[in-house]
Amino acid sequence: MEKQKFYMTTAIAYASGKPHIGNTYEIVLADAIARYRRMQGYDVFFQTGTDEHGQKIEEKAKAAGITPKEYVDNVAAEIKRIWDLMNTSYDKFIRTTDDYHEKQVQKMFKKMYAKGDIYKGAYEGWYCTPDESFWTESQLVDGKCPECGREVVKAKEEAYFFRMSKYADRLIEHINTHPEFIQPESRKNEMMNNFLLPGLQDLCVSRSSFKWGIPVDFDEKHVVYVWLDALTNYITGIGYDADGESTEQFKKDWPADLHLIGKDIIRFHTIYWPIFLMSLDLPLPKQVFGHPWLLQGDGKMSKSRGNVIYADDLVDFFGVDAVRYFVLHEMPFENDGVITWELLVERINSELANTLGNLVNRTISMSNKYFGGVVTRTGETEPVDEDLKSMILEIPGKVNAKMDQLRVADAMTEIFALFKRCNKYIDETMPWVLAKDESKKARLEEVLYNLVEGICIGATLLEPFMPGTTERILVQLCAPKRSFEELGTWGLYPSGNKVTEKPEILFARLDLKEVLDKVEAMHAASEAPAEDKKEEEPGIDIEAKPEITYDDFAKLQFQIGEIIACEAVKKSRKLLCSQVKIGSQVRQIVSGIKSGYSPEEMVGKKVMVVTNLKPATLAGQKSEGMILCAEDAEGNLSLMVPDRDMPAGAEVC
RNA sequence: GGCGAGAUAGCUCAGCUGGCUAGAGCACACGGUUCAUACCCGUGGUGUCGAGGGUUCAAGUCCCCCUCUCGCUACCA
Repeated sequence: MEKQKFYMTTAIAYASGKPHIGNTYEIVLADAIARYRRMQGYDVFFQTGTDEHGQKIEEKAKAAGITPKEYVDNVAAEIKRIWDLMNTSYDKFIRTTDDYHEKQVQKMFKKMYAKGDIYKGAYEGWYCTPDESFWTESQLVDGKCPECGREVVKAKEEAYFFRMSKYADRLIEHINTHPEFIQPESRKNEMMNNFLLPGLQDLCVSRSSFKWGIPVDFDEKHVVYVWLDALTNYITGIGYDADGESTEQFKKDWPADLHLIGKDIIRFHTIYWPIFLMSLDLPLPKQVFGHPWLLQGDGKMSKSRGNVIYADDLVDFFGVDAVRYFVLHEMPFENDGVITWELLVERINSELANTLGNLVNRTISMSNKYFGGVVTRTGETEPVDEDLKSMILEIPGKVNAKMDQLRVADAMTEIFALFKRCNKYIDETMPWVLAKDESKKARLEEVLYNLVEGICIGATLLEPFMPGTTERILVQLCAPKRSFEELGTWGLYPSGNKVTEKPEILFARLDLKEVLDKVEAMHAASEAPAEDKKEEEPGIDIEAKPEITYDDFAKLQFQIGEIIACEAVKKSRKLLCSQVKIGSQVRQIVSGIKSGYSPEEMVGKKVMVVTNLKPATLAGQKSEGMILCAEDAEGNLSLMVPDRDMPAGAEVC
């Protein structure tokens, strides 16, 4: 019988820096699914890779004094190293700088252009540098980036746009008739209500403000912009050809069965990507699953705070499979999960060391102690055996049902229930009592046989999730590997086999305090050099605005304002409403700085204010001026305050 | 502000189309056991099921309203 194909992908990782544990979660989750499908007998093709173009990378490379290609070569190698460290079984690692990919992206761009789906826009646009986003005049919100609210610069450049609206109705129809397409389902409403139903905006698909990208081959000033470049990896990686010369693999594997992505990019995968495919006359992927994120428990992860958890550190501390276990089992299906050192230690101790490790250990120890390691099936059964067997033989079906819904954590819970049942069986049969009675020898042998058999089935089921552990258990039991079909049969462990003499500790119990001390030491070690680096802080380059004359500048009026009262604007997440004393008058100014300042700490501050800006109304509040504030790439804010004390109203010039 | 989701044991959460004394895991306590990594097995919750109304013989489970949390989106002179 022909194997059924299963093509799945992860998102490709942006090659701007080292991935942390949150990024790593995705590849491990995908790997568990891929391995599981393979075990079920699917012909799986599992693709992952890196997204390597864009202005951010161009800038980082420049700062590092190397070419963008050298830069992404380094990062891609690092990402691949971590994916390999996590023991992930991807079949293909695509890079958007691969030549076949670049060639196809150019062809697709041309094809879409010829079809009229891509057109050249000849109007002035606005560019938000930190977001690398391009906006049309109508998308701007009071002249600022609608994504992040930061300043945009006028980019008086021509750009290519994709006519999204042309396919919107077809997409709405598809989403409505394919409830499984967007998972989890709650995301479907968000896409519909926020983007599709209000009317889809055309998407800018080229850039001319930077060079590091795939050139539009019929218009060299432009490079193809990120989404058309990145998303298409899913088809170029398996051999798509825009001229109709696609490979056999492409014909077999497309459409993809599953795109596994983070919930933050659901929009691009469920709106833009399907529409690109429609434009290319290709079928749509069967399912897009937007997984939640793994967050750190003690606040926001950030590199500058030195508290980012990296996969390789975790692996150093706990081993690959313990880390895989944690991220796979502790993640809720829809909500973000939390990772802390404490949780990790607790889970490892209770499930891996106590339940599983100890079970394997005590079973092997008893086999050696009582029978020199030889495991024999004697047929000396008792009713309790039947209970054990039937429970265990039901597990594969239960795991299957969970995996079909991508409920990976729940599937693992089922497997661990099997191991718990085995521990209970030991208490029920009390081998140490049987051992004291020579006439119960055959019974004791049967009990140990059943345990070994049960563990083998559990270990086999565990393989997609913790492949290394499966291997270690089977080696210790000297058991042959089993196929998925064989899991329905009890008694395949070869009677008379001999298990290892000295059981190896699968997962050592950890002492929380020791682990935390080690973490502390690690942070201390990495923080020290970080201090040195601060002296040569790279600084931030932003898009240069056009030169202005002194007369232009002179039109602006800056003054010192004293904040005499401040409160959060109701029903707004980012706005603070301040009463600002400027000279003899008091003005009300609304600013989007709630993320950086509380109303209480604002009061009493003297800040720099633009005082001759035309008043506007924000979230229902009148605002007469603008409080100036610096912002870094991470969105941290700092008010501009006078270096020496100045009276409210003093002019800044 | 718009749309959506949620509020259940100390913690993380299950509880589908309403039906008997509201569940699981972890943590905690006690008991049992000793093959084992001080492990395993068993037992233990009077929880105002966010507040208040309503429908019903019967409501975490349906309706209304309120409060709070979260997601997406908008708001950042």
